[in-house]
Amino acid sequence: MAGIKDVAAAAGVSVATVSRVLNAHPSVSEDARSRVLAAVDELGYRPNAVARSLRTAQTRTLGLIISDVMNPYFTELARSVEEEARALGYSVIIGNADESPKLQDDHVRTLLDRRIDGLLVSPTDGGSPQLLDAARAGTPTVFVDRWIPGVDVPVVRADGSAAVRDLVAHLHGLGHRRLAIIAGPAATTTGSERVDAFRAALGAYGLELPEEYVGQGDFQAESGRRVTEAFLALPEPPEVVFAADNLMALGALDAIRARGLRIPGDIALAAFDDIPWFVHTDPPVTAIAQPTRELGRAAVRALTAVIEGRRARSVTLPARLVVRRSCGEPGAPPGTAPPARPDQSPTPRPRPRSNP
Amino acid sequence: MAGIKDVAAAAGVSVATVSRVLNAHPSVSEDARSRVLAAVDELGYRPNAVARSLRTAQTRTLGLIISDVMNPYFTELARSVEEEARALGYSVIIGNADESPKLQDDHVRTLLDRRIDGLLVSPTDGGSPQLLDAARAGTPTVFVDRWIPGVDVPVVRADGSAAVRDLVAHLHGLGHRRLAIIAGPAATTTGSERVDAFRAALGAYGLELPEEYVGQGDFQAESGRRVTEAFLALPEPPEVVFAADNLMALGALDAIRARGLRIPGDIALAAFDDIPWFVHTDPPVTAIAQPTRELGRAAVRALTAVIEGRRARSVTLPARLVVRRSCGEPGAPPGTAPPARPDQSPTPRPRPRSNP
DNA sequence: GGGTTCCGTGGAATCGATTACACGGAGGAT
DNA sequence: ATCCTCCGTGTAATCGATTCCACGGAACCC
Repeated sequence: MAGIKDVAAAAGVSVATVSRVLNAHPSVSEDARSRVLAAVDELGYRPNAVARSLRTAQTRTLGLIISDVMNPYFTELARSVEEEARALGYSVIIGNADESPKLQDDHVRTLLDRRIDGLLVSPTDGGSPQLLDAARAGTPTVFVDRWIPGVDVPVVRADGSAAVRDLVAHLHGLGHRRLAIIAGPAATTTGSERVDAFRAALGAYGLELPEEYVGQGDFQAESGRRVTEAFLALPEPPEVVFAADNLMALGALDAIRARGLRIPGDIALAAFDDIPWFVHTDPPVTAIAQPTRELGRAAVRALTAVIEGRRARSVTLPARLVVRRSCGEPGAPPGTAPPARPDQSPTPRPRPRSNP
Repeated sequence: MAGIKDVAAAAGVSVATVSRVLNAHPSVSEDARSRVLAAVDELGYRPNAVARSLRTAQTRTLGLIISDVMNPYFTELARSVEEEARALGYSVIIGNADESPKLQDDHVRTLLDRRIDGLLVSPTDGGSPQLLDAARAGTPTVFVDRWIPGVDVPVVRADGSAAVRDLVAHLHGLGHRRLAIIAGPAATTTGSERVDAFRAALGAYGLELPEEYVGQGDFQAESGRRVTEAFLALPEPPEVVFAADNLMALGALDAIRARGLRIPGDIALAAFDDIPWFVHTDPPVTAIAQPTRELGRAAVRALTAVIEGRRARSVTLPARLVVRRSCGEPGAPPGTAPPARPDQSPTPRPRPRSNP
């Protein structure tokens, strides 16, 4: 493959001049520039990014570590991260930690060896050693979705508390009083925050969240099924099951169907994380939608800011409630599922965004 | 960050010796080795992969270009590719072509600039210029899932024809005679092959595949919906809709529901590509499952073989039919759907699962 | 007209590793 | 004892770019 020397020779200039042309350095004569460009074109020359990286000490590569690639939420996040990064001239190496701190550390190490310019992480746990080291050692790092308290790193995430309040209001308005939640791992921020928000929202309606209505899940479908089965076996089963992520909601759906119960007739179901599939289930699932695309973009922008030495602030974007049919139908159809449906209902709570 | 020179200094040896220790070169004294190792440990030294790549002309990085990351099939493929690659000491840079040849070329160019060791591609079309150039120029390349006829590159894919025959047998046994297919883009091999296999299988039962029973989709959900609506508007609508990929099946599901029809009572549905979600829909969807994990692993192994100069052969793995309930319940269930579920029901439709 | 400034350019150092080659010393063969 | 062969090690070249510095010549200023 042709190198910069070949181009220099072909154009009758030095390698320095070729480099200057390629990097749009001002002091190059028009004549030299055109000869270089012609040579580049003729030889089909493409600069070697590896050599460039060695010299400039930047790879224009970002590392993205997510906890579960098979989860549609993270897939979408990864997609938007890659898109935004590409727009900014960065490539992305994705590492799938599979909810394992060990694997996560493995990925951090590899990425650091490859001298990525920055690290985007949705941490699996409270702080694996490599990750903490990297962050403290000054590797540009940004947390996305989940974060680790006490680590001074910008966080890009969605705040679901308002949406959870809207959800509880919606459920309460439908007459539901016994609400249960399938929680995520307590070691993750998203795991605990969602339970807290739910409990707080219930409190505003004078409702309790008893211990037996808090099931411990692990963000995987199977745990949703298990927890839901336990709920249904209770002497007084809940009227609503709220799953703290989409996969657990799926498990819940299965468990409910396996019991021969109908949704929302016999029991209502709602989920945190909205995904395209929830439109296609029967019934469509009411969910709290995170602005996933925007999260990905904001995360990349924050990270590149840190990389370029600008100080980046944390970003918190609001999640919003998307009412479908899995919790029951109010007097006037509230849904927002399929494409263009006029949402304005004459009844109270025209758009679920306020808090009581 | 500490470099190899620092290690050499700390251990009182030359950089050559340090390098030899790190690369397990035989001729290093036990004494020197231990001193180097100690120094490495103390300084927390990690070799700079960029410098190493420049010198050795290999990056131990693979490029993976897929046509749609949001499609669960490709997500799973990407996951298994990354896993196998990691096991072999490679990192993976994923590019999402989004079914656009232009974007695909863009990714090829970037990856080549980064001097990846090999390219794994599921081509979006019949041959975008950059991709063809790369393959012909000798960049180690392997096609996965889809391929480009006439290009001499190993192909790792699943053969669905036997499974399609099984499916048609299954449908025929259930009494269905009017079978329609939602096809993928003709420019992709998977798009045309599946239609061909379907037509051939029908032929074996003396059935035709009339023109109006072949809908043109694009592997996206919306096209599945559109095509299915057209099918249902036909004077004589099909009894079965077979979608050539999972997303289009989803669209079909929607269209059928929107018409108020029941599956499989009013119309049957089957899909190519099995995904976890098909277990959770109502009813669970009969599908043709590709050995996705194995495809990913085989693709990586083939690619690394080419990289290391060994000659790699193409691999074709069989897909298999997974019978669920979206086509009707046969007298004796042939299927192999969920783990260990005694599916044999004496009476039809034992559990309340239909919708009014 | 002479000195200063600026511009375009090339030579060479540099990034951090790997590795060919040379070299000194130990051990074996004769 | 002499020579040859290895073995362990260090010196320096190398990979392909970027960039500091120096230099020659043109333009500009009094």
